[in-house]
Order: sequence, then structure tokens, then C-alpha cells
Amino acid sequence: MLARITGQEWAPGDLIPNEEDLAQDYGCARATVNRALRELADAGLIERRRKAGTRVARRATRGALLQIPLVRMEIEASGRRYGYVLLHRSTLVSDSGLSGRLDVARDTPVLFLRCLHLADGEPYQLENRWINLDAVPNASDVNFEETGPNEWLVAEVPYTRAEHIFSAATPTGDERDRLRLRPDEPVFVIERRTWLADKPVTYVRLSHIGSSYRMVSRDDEIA
Amino acid sequence: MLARITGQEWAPGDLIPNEEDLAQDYGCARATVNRALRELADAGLIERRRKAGTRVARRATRGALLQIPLVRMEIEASGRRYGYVLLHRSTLVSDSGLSGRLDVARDTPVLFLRCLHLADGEPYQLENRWINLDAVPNASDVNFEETGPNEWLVAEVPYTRAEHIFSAATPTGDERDRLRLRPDEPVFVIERRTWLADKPVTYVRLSHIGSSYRMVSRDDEIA
DNA sequence: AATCTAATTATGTCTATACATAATATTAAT
DNA sequence: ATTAATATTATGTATAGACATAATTAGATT
Repeated sequence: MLARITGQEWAPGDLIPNEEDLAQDYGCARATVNRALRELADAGLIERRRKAGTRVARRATRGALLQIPLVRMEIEASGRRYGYVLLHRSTLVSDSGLSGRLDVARDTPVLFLRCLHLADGEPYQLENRWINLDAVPNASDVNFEETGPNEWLVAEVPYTRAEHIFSAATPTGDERDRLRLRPDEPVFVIERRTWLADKPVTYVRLSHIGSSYRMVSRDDEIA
Repeated sequence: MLARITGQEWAPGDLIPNEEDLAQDYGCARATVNRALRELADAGLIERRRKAGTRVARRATRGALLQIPLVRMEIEASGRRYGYVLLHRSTLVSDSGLSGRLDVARDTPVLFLRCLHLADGEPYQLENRWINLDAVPNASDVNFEETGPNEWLVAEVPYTRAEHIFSAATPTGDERDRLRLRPDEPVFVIERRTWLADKPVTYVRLSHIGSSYRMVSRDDEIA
């Protein structure tokens, strides 16, 4: 059926036969056709509605699945040596400014961390992180001297919802300093917010050297 | 079962009961448990291996599903008026330089387009696009004076594989000119390559004004 | 003609059962 | 002790059948 879509036999917008007929055609059970069509629908190639039937998606803008890797993996995969420095660690109580970014109520205890990730000794990523201690109380027992908060969180705390913002920006003075940027060099910024069952978990701002950082997403689609 | 994972009853790395036992627990058929677990696995919350069993994912780095919207939608959604200008249109034959970006053999006919997308009359996105006429022959019949190639492709040509690259860059002279960038202003660049059944379809470079463009991804996860 | 009601229909989900497959665990042979 | 052959096991997939649900269509009523 994928071949019939890619081969334009079933063109975008076309209504395709119903499950029962397809099961006949292919000599299999309706449940099997249903499973196959569900996967194509999940992949965004078709759109299905009860009674109305199934049609080939007109807007094939299926979205890209971005795998944001751990910095360490990313650096080691490129054959370089990973380095990590904890720049700052403090516990604070959220004020109105912070609550905007972390989405917690005033007076919630928050762990604030600043770290630098290095590739072969060169600055690679500057991490500014806030962790909601209300949602992740045991984070206060970790010193984060050896392991970065990202790595720890990923191993210890699941999440159910996430928001990512990607942007190109002129660096702040701090970023220029820490990442040792050349003049006119932009930063590539990833901001991530996660929630565990609607409870804010963490907010992080990851800054990268513009000229050398590329975020890649390869979608092979369809199992 | 999702609740047991988010509630930490089943912690990251834990082996969870097998399908048969879970079916007993929940008083349903194994097929139903299998379906549910398959969805959790698709969402990246658990990892499954035959015989070895199912365990809660240790690396919850589940990836973000990026919906890259049509420029027009994006602009109109923000309440601004969409504008479109075709800057250039030509048919050319691929040389070695182009084949690197579009991944086609030498001497393949290629349609090259340059367009500018505007929000309330202000430059918003500069589009440089190459279309493989071997894969999309009827593209040569479209003049693209009124509708942008993105919109046309999305409606007419499906794809099975895609690659996206996001980066922050110092603008080229052309980008600085067309997007009317202030000095020191970086560009946010989206590069997209798509294939239809392993045949290259299109390569596009979309440049945006760094200070005003933010790419957002919200993942509610789990149906 | 407009509105409400009932019939129809395609997808959505679940069940019980069967067999396939990959990976581990066990046993036998070297 | 190491290796090869075999058994076991949890997941993976397919099946026929049943019923649920959403949306449309047709029919009845105003």
C-alpha cells in the first residue's frame, strides 16, 4: 500500500478502498489491513475518519523526529574527547521571573546549575539549567561535579511532555566569554522544558557555537 | 501502565512483568497488553526485546516531533499578512556541486527557484530551492508566480524519507540584502532534503532573521 | 425547506487462538 | 573450560469473530 502511495497510483487526496475490500485484495484479515493502515496514518501518509473512509494525506508535512542526543554521546561520536566542568550550583526559591521559564509557583525550591561541556578541551556547549525540586527532590542530593545534569535527569527522571525552542541569536556577553566566540559569531540555542504528568521538571538553555554546530534529523519513516 | 511509569512504581531500567501476567492483572487479552506496550515503546518510554522482556527506558531522550509548518500558515497564525515574491526561476542540468546537495546523478534536469516570503510586507524567509525534475516532472509546468514551491510540493508530492539540518549562521551577502538584516544579525537556517522511495525529490535552504525567528516543538506525547 | 430521527457504514477496539522469531538458558559434545 | 546444539521463553504477528463509535446518509416530521 505504501508502494501504491509513493507510486502515485493512490495520489494525494484520493479516497482509498475500505479495509474489508483491501483485506480481500491482499488475501488477509481486516485486522491486518487495519494495523498496516494505522501505521501509515501514524507516519502521516494517510488520514482516516470513521465512516468517511481513508484518504492519502494532501499535506505530507509529516514533521521531523528530532533526536537531541546527550552532549557526551554527540562529542564522542565525532571522535573527540568529552570534557565537563560545573561552573555554578545553587538552590534558590522561584521568583516571578523564573516561574515564567520553569512554570512553577512562587516560592518553589529550584536547583540552578551552570555547566560547560568541552570537545577536545574546546568549549562546545554552555548549559544553564533550572530543576524543580518539588518534582525531583532527590536532585538536591547530587553534586553534579562529575556528571552533567542532563545525563542524570535522562537516566533518573522520565517525562510525559516536552517543549523545545530552537533559535539563532547574537550571544550574550557571558556566552561570548564562556564559549570563546569570535566576533560576529552567532549562537545556536536550544531551550527545553519538560513536564512529568503536568508538573514542571526542568528548564534548560543550551548554547552552541553557531559556525560549528549543526542539528541534524534523519527520518527514515515507515517501519 | 503509563501511570506506573510516571509514578516511578516502574522506575527507569526496571524490568516490567511479561505480557501474559499483565493481561491477567488487568483482566484483558494479551493482544490488548501488546498493543498498549507497543504504543509506549513507539513513544519511547519502554524498550522491548524478545525473550529478554520489557524494561522502562533508561534514556528518556525520546526525541521531539518537529512540525515544520508552511510559511504562509506560520505567518497567518501570528495575525500578519502573508506575502510572496518569486525572485528567480530557471531549469538547469546538475553538475558535481549541485549533485552533492540534491544527491542526483550528473546531467539530471533540475528546477531552481528563489523566493521571498513576507510578513506584513517585511522579509520573513528566503527560500533557495532545487527540485529534481526526474522525480517530479510536472513541476516544470508550474510557474510558481502565485504559489510557493513548498506549498505546491506539499500538496502534490509525498515523500518517504527526509533529512533536516538546523543551524545558526552569519548571513551571506545575499541573505543580508534580501532579508534586510541589521549588522551582526545572524540567520536561522533550515535545510531540508526529501526522497520518494530513495529518489531525491528536493533540496531547500530556508533562511530566517535570527532575532525574530523561533522554531517551536510541543510534544504532548502518548495518545 | 428546515429540522430532527433512525439506519447505515467505515473505522476503532477487543477477544481467543495460533504460530513465528529472536534471544537467552540449558545441555551435550569437544 | 570452551564451544556447539537444543530447549525455552517473551515478544511479534496473524487470524476470525464480535461489538463500539463516529460520521454520514436517508427518511420522517415539522
